[in-house]
Order: sequence, then C-alpha cells, then structure tokens
Amino acid sequence: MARPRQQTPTPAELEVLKVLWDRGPCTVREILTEMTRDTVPAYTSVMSLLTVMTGKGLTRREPKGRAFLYSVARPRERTLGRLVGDLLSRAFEGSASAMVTQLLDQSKLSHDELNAIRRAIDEHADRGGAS
Amino acid sequence: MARPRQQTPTPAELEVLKVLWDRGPCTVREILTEMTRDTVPAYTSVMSLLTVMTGKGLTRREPKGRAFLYSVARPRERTLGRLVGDLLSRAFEGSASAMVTQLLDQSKLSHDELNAIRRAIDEHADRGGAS
DNA sequence: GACAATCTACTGGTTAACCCGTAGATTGCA
DNA sequence: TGCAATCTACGGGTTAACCAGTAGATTGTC
Repeated sequence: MARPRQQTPTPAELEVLKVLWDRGPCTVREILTEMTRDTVPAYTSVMSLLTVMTGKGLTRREPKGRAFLYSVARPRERTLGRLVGDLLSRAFEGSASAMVTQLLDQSKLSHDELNAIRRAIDEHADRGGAS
Repeated sequence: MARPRQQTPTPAELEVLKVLWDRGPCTVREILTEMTRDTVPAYTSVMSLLTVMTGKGLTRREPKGRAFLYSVARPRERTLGRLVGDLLSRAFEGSASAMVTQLLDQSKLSHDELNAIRRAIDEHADRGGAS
C-alpha cells in the first residue's frame, strides 16, 4: 500500500463540492460553467473527478434526461467539519484553542469578524456541550 | 503537469516535523525512535521523507559525525499557520468565523477550552490588528 | 435521413506521496 | 585484522490525484 485514499475531499474535489453547495444538484456541464478558476479544466476532467467522488461517497448521481445529475451525499457542514477535524487532530493534537490561535495570527481579521467569532463561541456554549 | 507540489507539509511530513519541534535537531535514527505511530516506518523511509522535505525547504541538514543532523527551516508557528491558512482559503473563502464555527461543532470542547479560545481572541484584539 | 452537438465510458499519461531494499562506505569493537 | 553495526546514496515499486483524449451512443434539427 502506497497511499491510503483520502476520506476528506482533495483540493480539486472541494472546488466541485463548492459549486454543488451553491447551486444544488448539477450536471457536469453546469458544474463546468460555474467553475471560477484561473484555468478551467476540460469537461472530461470534471467527469473523472465526479466518478471518483461518487466512489468515495462524496456525491451521488441520478439520470436526468441523457445526462446525470450530481448532488452531494453529505451536508456541507459535515464535510467541512471533517476537513477541520482532520487538521485539528493531525496538526494540533486536538487542541482547538491552539488551532484558533494560529488562525488569528494567520488572517487579518476585522473587528466585526472578531465579534462574529465571539458570538459563535457564545452560541456554542449556550447550546450545551461544554461542561 | 499533474499535481503541483504541496507547499504545506503532507501528513507523513508533519509527523516528522512534530518530532523535530519537540526534540530539536535530530538524526534520522532519533526521529525514528521518537515516532509514535501505529506502524513504524523503515529507516530509509524516514530518510526519503527528509530528503524531500529538505528539497521543499521544510528542513535543513548539517553533518554530525558520520550522520546528518536535521532541523526545521521555519518556526513551528509559521508552518502551522500555513496549514491553517491553506484550509481557510480553500474551504472557507477566508472567513475565519465560519471556520471557527465548524471547529466548535466538530470537537467536544471543555469549558476551560472555550475560555482559552476566548482569551486567545481577546489577546489578539488587544495586540492591535483589529480596527 | 443526415449532420452536428453532447454525453458517457474507457483508457492512458504524468507527478506527488509513500514506502522500502540494496550496495557501498565508514565506524566501533573484539 | 576481521566482523558487525550504521549511515548515505540510489533506485524502484505502488497508488492517489489530476488531467485529458477518443470512441460510441443519443438527441436535436434541418
């Protein structure tokens, strides 16, 4: 075994998921036209991606006319949560505060954004969970 | 071009970096014995990793006796910051609050940890940056 | 019916990521 | 001096990730 298959979406797969999150179920053609990237991939490249993603359980597909309609198999929050959780465990040993510290240092945050983070924390605390 | 070389450390590379962060400059042998993983890699596997990492600029090396002494080329915070920043831009469009929200939902946080996060935010705000 | 457009399935090619073995040099030690 | 241990350099092997072309079927249109 050389490299275990990644459970979390790869960068290219994430681009596709973002389109599906924004637009809902799409055909390959629709995904392609919605892709906002410096270099737009070929039609068949997106198809290959979707085939792999469906195999991974990231997307599902159903016939729609002569084409396929692709949709996400998991809610957006769950996929993003996995991405964050993966990094949290791999790089920060599960210490959320350490990760937030790095996040704060990394990005230039506005006052509003800082408050938004505070609100998110308060809401989370209110919702229970914390002992 | 098939896949651009990853600037941020890969999972396996991160394991090596963690040892170097904890123990300081190490030989291959030392890194190997300090590796706490379910399956310990072969000596030459760690060597290959370090060769790639040095090529990436993640580590440096200098002779030490008949072996090489490897050390990190960048401070820990910078590497971790890049990892977080990469995910922040790729998955959250730069919205730190959205990322924190996912982080909170993902991990079970104690009351102390929540407060630690709050402190980190306050310190960051005090240190300037936010308007 | 003929032609162009479009979609899928299949195949292939490249590189990073990951892992490891072997050969040869060097060293420590009995 | 001879042997074992150890380290580097080199090469190779596998798979995921990524990209794209070609063939064939289907469909819309004149």
